[in-house]
Amino acid sequence: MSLRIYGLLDCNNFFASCEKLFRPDLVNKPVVVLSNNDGVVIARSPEAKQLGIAMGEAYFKIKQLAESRKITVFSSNFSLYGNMSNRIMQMLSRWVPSVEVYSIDEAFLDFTNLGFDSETITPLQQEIVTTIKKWTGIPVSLGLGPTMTLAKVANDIAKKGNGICNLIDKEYRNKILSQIEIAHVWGVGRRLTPKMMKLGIRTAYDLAAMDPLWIRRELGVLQEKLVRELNGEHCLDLNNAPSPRKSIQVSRSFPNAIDDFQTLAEAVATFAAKACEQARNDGTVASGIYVHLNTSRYKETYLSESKAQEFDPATAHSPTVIRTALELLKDLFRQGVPYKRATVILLNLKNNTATKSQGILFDLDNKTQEGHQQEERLMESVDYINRTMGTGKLFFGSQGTNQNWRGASEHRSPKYTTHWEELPIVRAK
DNA sequence: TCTGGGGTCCTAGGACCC
DNA sequence: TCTGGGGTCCTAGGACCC
Repeated sequence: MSLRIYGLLDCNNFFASCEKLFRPDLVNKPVVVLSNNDGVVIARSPEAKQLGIAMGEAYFKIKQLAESRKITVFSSNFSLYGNMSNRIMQMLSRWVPSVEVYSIDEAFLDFTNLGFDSETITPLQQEIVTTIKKWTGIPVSLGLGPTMTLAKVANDIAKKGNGICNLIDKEYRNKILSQIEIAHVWGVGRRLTPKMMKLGIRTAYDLAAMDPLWIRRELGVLQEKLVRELNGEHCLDLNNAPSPRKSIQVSRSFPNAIDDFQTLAEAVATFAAKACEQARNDGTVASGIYVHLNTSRYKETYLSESKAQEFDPATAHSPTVIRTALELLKDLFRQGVPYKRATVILLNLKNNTATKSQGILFDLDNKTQEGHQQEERLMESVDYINRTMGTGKLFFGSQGTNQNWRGASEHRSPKYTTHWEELPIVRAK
């Protein structure tokens, strides 16, 4: 049996690091990135962390501090982050064949069967971290362990230190695990933390010492695996060929609550169109749609309602989906309610080719077949125009032109890497 | 004043079947 | 009279992740 070695690579303060890339004037300066509508802080550079700015803090609360301490503030710029993420993820395959992109700023790596042991892998680990920083400018950390869970723990330690940490051998493991609070263990969230504390489990070390079968009875099968993984027993594996998305969700919070049907309808139509575009891009069609509305969670009159509708046959045809979404919205909408957020979800996505053959299977009459082909051709043209002329150039009437539901994004940096018009300009003096 | 957005998986319970 | 006991499928809600 060869030694299992998993790695977790994580980009440090990713969004803030991306913003710093094209702003050499911000080296060693505090930077924060804000959520949609410039609502709350979603990323902080180390310098901003040092100034005491917390994750999730409302922007208005730190605005004063940001000005007085010269913190540079950015609205989120996901075109930039997504593009930088792709570059880094693509680099990884030059060192290791098995990569699972886990999130926009994280990837699991599988070094098993490549002939390394816990010592001989260190130079490679260092090389990966150094090269990514050198080639992309993004600082990263790489933790190693015999299971994915332990690689994750190792990454936490690496981030706080010099960017690498190795928990493959048992020796240091116990010492490290006893320093990790249970709430910070991968897979232990808000609800599970108090339950674990009640059972006397305060650190990752405590959890590792539990009887896995007892934990299974008390907390469930996922937590049993967690115990085993913390002990170096491999239960989780990389998902090398990620299954296609099963649902596509588009949602936004509105900066100001909306009580007017027309504005809400424009937002919902826009979300539906965006979801369809994504589905077509993935080559999938939806078997159903779900529209959800809710008011502010922080008011006593909190309201959260939704309605779903099936599609038969499954579709990614924007006009059909928008029409259905608006019908559902009509049913849901109540006069005088201040809606704070809307969500559209395409459900049960299937491969588009599968549906095509199904059509033949059921022997759709010629007219229906032809109608389908026309719908698909129309959508292809719309997508082509938007791809080549720029996102959102062509849109549906029901999406409206006011976009009153959109919030502020006053501090957005240019789309340096994805839009010709926004390319950075360098001058040699 | 503000409170992100986009996913996945598991579990419990109901309906239904033999 | 008795109302078993095992199985599947589906859905809603909960919990987690970043």
